[in-house]
Amino acid sequence: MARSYPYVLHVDLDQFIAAVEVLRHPELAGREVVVGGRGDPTERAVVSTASYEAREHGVRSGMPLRVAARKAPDAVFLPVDAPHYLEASERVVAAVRGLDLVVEVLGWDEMFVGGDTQDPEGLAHRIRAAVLDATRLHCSVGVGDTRVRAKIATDFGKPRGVFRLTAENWREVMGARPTSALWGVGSRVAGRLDALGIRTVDELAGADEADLVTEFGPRMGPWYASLGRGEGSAEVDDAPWVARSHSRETTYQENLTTPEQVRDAVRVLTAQALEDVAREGRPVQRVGLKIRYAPFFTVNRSRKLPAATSDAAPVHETVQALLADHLEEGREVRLLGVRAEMTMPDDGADDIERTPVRGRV
DNA sequence: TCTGGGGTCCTAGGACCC
DNA sequence: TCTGGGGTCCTAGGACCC
Repeated sequence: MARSYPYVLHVDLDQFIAAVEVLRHPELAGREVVVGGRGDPTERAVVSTASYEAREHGVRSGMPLRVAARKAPDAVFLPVDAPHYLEASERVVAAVRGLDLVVEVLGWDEMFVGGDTQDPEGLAHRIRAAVLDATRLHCSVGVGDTRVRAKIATDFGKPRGVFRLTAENWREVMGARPTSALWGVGSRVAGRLDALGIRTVDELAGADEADLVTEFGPRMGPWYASLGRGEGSAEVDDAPWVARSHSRETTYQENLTTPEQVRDAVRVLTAQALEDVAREGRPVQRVGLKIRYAPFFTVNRSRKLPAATSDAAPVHETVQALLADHLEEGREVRLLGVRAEMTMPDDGADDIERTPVRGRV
């Protein structure tokens, strides 16, 4: 059930993936640890998480492993082990739910928690202790009077801390910061805001909403305006997330050069995506195909199926048809991806109220 | 430096219909 | 003959986040 709370707490694990790896490789404690790809820094892959020690050398998430290896030559490189992290994540969530709290899971390493209390810092410290006790993992907690403020607060608490960000100190803490410090404002939007003369959070908060609507449209305009003020929902919803789609994509270590290679690879990816869909038990209604040609030019194409289906055959057929219609032969292919979009459980009554940005801010 | 993989949502334009 | 306005569906592309 979703309801609003006086306080929203945002719990975020500290260097989650690296910390989980150190737990099962205790000899790595205190060392530079970089997790990414298959753990081979000579391959095409990027950093998923770096330990704080590795970050001191400038290693960051999203950085190519080759670059990370140059910056931190003594680092230990480990492969990504998603099932292991998911299992650790579930133990963290269970520990927090064990305190009889409402938890909304956002990803492997973060969650919102309903704060029905006048002592949110006390609650935050109880959460930190419970997570540490159950999993030996450290986390930081942001306390806010909206989801946005709680989310942003967490970074100020890291590592192993608690920070409160509410209407009371929003301007003092955030006002002078660039708009890109806001959750949901990336470099592109920050650039467009800059062109409107809006550079800081304060300037965004005071901006003319009509200007923002002109620039960003009827939904995103007002959304950015409220973001500048830190305003928004204070709801926490513990209903399990219902996936809209599943996808599989692969960057090939060596570019694919023939149409046969590409067709076979697309078939494999489609089958993998369908495995994930089968676990959801809902039919596929649309498929997407992603082709990244060398050196780095990406095309996305999608097509609705003639009818929603749980059979593999028509899905394969539609994906292969998309490929046949759009593949530019003679161009080397660096990456392929296949996405399967499912029907929603209550499709037909599609007037569910959504909030921009991942629908869960 | 050379750029992963898995997701979500918004916007805009064209087709088509009334 | 030249012309409207609104609504919905589909697709492409963009942006953001972890």
